[in-house]
Amino acid sequence: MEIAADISASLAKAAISCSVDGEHRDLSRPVLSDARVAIHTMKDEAVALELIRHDCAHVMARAVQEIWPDVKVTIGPVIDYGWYYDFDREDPFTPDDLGLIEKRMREIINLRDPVRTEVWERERAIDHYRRSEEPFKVELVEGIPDGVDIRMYWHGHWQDLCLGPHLAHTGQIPADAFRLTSVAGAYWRGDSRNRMLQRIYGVAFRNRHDLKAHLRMLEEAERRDHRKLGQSMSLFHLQEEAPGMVFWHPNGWTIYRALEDYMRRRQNAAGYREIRTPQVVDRKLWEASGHWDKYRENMFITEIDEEHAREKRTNALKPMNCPCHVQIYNRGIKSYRDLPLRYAEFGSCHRYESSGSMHGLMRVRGFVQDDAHIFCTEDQIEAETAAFIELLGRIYRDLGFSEFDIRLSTRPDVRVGSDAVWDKAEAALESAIRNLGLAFEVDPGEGAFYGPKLDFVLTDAIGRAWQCGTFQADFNLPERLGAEYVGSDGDKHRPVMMHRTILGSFERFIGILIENHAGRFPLWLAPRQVVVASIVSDANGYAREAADVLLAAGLRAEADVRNEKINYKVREHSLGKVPVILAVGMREVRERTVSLRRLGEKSSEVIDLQQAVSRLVGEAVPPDIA
RNA sequence: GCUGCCGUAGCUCAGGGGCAGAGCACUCCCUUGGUAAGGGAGAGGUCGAGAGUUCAAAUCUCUCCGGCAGCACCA
Repeated sequence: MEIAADISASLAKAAISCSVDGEHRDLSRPVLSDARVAIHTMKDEAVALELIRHDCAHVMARAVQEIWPDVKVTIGPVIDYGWYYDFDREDPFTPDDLGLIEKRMREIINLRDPVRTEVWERERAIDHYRRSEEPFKVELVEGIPDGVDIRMYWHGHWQDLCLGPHLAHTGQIPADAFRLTSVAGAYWRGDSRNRMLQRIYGVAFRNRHDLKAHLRMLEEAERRDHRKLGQSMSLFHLQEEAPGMVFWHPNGWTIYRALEDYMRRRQNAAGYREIRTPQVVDRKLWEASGHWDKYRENMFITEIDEEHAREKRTNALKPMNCPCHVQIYNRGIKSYRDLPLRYAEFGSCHRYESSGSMHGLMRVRGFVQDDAHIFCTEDQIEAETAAFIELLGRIYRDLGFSEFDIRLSTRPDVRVGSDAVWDKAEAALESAIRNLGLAFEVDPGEGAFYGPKLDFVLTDAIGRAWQCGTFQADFNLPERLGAEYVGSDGDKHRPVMMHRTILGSFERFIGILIENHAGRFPLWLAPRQVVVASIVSDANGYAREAADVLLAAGLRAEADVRNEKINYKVREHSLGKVPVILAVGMREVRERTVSLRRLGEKSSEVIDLQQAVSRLVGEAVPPDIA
């Protein structure tokens, strides 16, 4: 497993960085010679898939060059489900181009050209690419470290620089199990100062069936798109006058508040104290915290109109809550007896995100974090970590996410604090996870500059991963902002500050919830829980009465007494994802019953009104209260 | 921010130098019906904003603004 992971990791970086023996391989024989890979079925599948995707990328590059001989290829790494390849060309590829390339790829696959590889001297490779006027390839060759083979490979007359490994021949790629998916511009070497290349993305699988399943998943994701559902369910909207800021409609705001209320109860029960800090804060505080230097270009800066200003002052909308929380901590003298001290805030923050990065609710400029900061001693980190993970796990489960992964990000090259402190902090986080018996991955060097962190990644109903929660140890900010406590020895000490969020932001998390449930929220979160629809106008009075009973019982109910057929009403409320429709006609009026229909079900059930109310009330109780 | 595409009624979209269009939604009328679209009529627009070309611009050009896909960014 580790080896397979290694291979995919290195393949994923770039084709040139593959670090496996470059002999060409036939999948019908053991895939990768030597002791690097033991052949077991699962592993073999994973490796085979990597090889298919890898060589598919090369076949695509060859197809492009056979169609447009003057287009230079650069790199083509394997990524999730497929690959991409970058081409040095001015004009983007069109959808028609993609069809042409796919067709040519199938022809190449049918040629069953054997793969041939050769190790070249660096000078020869550089010379070769100089002569063929491929500066990007020259740069790649020059970047290959000493001791790593510079390997050329061919199928047919087509040549590329790649360490492999490869399939034995192009015919091993399943011709009906790949698809070119999209086109986009991308910077050379991922740097926005560099030239923009034209990138083509593709996906490949072992067989047609897997490809179809993947394409169905993409369609499903599109069907669940929170921006579409937000529109059709009237949850929220965004508009030009406030880019990246959400206008919450009554339906969406109901979800928001149900979620906020739930979070407040859970956090209060877990020993957090809720606070509230200012929106607009003098730049002096951001200078002291270090954010002014580092993130000024992403902050909303406000100045009072010069004509009316009575004082000269520059403020910023707060981009984060941490420095404000330290201000509250710093009021009065804190004792070690006060620790751990947990301040929570549903903190409204604004960040001037770049225009291209905004995306529905997922990335916005104005958002509310379920933020909290725990001030504690180094010795308390482990216990706080454990308590936090327990809280987070319970909340994720309540919200419908049973699975989540943990990643431990350790010290980066550029950092503050002594190695001894880092040792202690990393060890505390790690041993807390271990003691809870939880699996985790390590991301070396990915920690914040002020401390190590745990990231929590949940998996949604259609298998997508979302990083939401985070738990970060900070030894820097308490120092910068002068936070301290009096220890049992009577001396002053620095507390550690743990930054943490569980949802991340309400906006983004609600976006995830919308997509996870495809708009069909569990009853306790559903904006409109019950609609009582009259079948004939003589039942309108009873429908209103039933809705009033439901409202009085605390349910979000409304009566639909419009002059429309019941079919119409059922269709409309079903499209609006109302979980329960109670239809009432004259029969129900006489018997004081309702015909209860659940979203998506074909049949309905006639039950006593009071019985329906108490049953629905029971079902609508939030998970932390039930 | 970068590359490409897009912006026309509340929504989804057609049109493409010479009278502003459709379906759904909305309002009114008819219809009183049994679980995913009954029928008719009406109202609804500075065609994202500004400038230019032209006898004439929603349409062509330029500049902005906003959105979409990918890239870059994400304390």
